[in-house]
Amino acid sequence: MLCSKNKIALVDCNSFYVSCERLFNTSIIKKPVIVLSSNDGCVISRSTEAKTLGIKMGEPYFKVKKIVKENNVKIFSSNYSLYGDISRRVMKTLKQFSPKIEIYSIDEAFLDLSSIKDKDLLEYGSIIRKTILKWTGIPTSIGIATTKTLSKIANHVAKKDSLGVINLINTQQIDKILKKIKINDVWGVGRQLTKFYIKNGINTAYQLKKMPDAWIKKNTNVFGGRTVMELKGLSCISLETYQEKRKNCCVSRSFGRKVTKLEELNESVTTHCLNAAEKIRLDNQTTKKITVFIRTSPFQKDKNYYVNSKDIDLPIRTNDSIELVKQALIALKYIYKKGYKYQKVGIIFSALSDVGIYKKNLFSLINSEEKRKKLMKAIDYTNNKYGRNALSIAHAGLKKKWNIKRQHYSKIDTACFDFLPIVKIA
DNA sequence: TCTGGGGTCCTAGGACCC
DNA sequence: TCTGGGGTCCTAGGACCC
Repeated sequence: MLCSKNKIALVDCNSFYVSCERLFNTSIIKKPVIVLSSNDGCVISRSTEAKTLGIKMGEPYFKVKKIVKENNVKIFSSNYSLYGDISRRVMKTLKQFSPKIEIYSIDEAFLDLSSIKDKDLLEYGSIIRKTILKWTGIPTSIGIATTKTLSKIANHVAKKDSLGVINLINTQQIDKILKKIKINDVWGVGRQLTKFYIKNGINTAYQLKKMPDAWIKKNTNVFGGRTVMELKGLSCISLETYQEKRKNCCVSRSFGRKVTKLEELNESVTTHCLNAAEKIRLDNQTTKKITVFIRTSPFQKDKNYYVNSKDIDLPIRTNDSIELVKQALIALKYIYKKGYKYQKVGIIFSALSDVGIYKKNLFSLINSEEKRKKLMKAIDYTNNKYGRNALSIAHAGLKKKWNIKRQHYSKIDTACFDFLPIVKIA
C-alpha cells in the first residue's frame, strides 16, 4: 500500500455562527436561521434551511427581508464574544487529534495527519467529527488530501456528504471530483481571477489543473502558480503551526445612523482607538504609525462620496492609549470636512512590533513613562474584570448616539456573568 | 430607509543611490 | 537641446481570505 507523505485535513464548522446560537436555543434547530454582520447589515451565516430558501452569503439584510418574513426565518445579530469562546473550545478539542495544527480562521483549522495510515484516514476523520460534536455541540465537515488546496476542495464536497468526511488520498476519484468543482470555488481564485480564467475557457478546477505550466507562468502571478501546483498534488503552501503576531491592527465600525458632526466622529475615533490600543497591549506590542480613515456611504451614488485617510508617523513607538488618542484626533481633524454624512470611521495601527525590541528613546521621560504603563495596566485589568469600557476616557463620550445597531442580539455570553442562565430550584 | 470587519501578501512604480 | 544603467527600498493599491 502506498503511503503519502503529506496528509492534511481541513476541519470546518458547519454554519458556525448559526450553530453557536443553536447551542443555547433548541427551538431553532432544523429551522431556517441567519446571523447578521455588525450593524445588522449583511447575512454572514446561514443554516442549511436558510440556504435552501435562496438566501445568499453576504447579501444585505434589507434585500432578504421579504423571504425572512414569509418563511419565518430566525434572525440573530452577531455575538463575537460567544463565537470566539466556542471557537476556542473547538480548537482545543482538535489539538488532541494532532499536535500540528494551523488555526486558519474562527471556524476552520488545518491538521497534519501524516502519522495516520492511509487506510485509517476516513475512520479517523469520522472520530474527530463525532468528538467535536459531542464535546462542543458543533457540527463539522472534514476534507483530507495531500495539499491544503485539495483539502479545501475535499471539504467543499464533504459539506454535502452524508458522512461529512471526504478523503482524497490514494484515490482515483480526484479528477472526477475536480471536474465538478467550479473555478470560483477553488481556494485562492477570487472574483478577478475567476473572470480572467473563464474568459480563457477555464471553468472547472480540473481544467485549471490541466493548463500547461508555461501558460500559467505567463498569465498569472506566484499565487496562481501555487494554486495549480497544489491542485496537481504538489504541496506549496505549508502548514503554519506557529501563530505569528499580527502586523497591523484595525478597528472600524459603520455607524447605526449617519454622522455629520466632528464631535461625534471624535467620540467614535476615540472609542476605536482605545479598543485597538487595548488589543495591542494584550499582545505586548507597540505601534509606530497610525492611520485614521473616514468615508460616506459608497452605495448612495447620487450623493457626494467622500473618502479620506491620514497617516501619522509617531516619533516614539507606543501603546499608550492617551498618547494614541491624542494623535488620532489630530489626524481626524485633518481629514474631516463639514457637510458630509459619514457612514464609517476607523483606525489602523501599523508597523507593530514587540515591546522591548527597540531601546528606550533618548527623549522619553523615564518617570512619566513608567507611571503611564501602570495606568494602562490598571485600565486593562479593570475593563477585563468589569466589562469593556468600564474605564474609558471622556473623549469617548457616554451616550454614543452613533453606536451600532444590534436589534436581534441573543444576549448569550459564555464569558460574562451577567448573561449566565438562571436555574431556579423549587 | 437599510449594504460588515479584520487580516495577509504581492506588485508596480516612485524615490533615491552610485 | 542632447540625457545610462542598474540596483535597493518603500508604499499605495489591489486581490485574496474568512
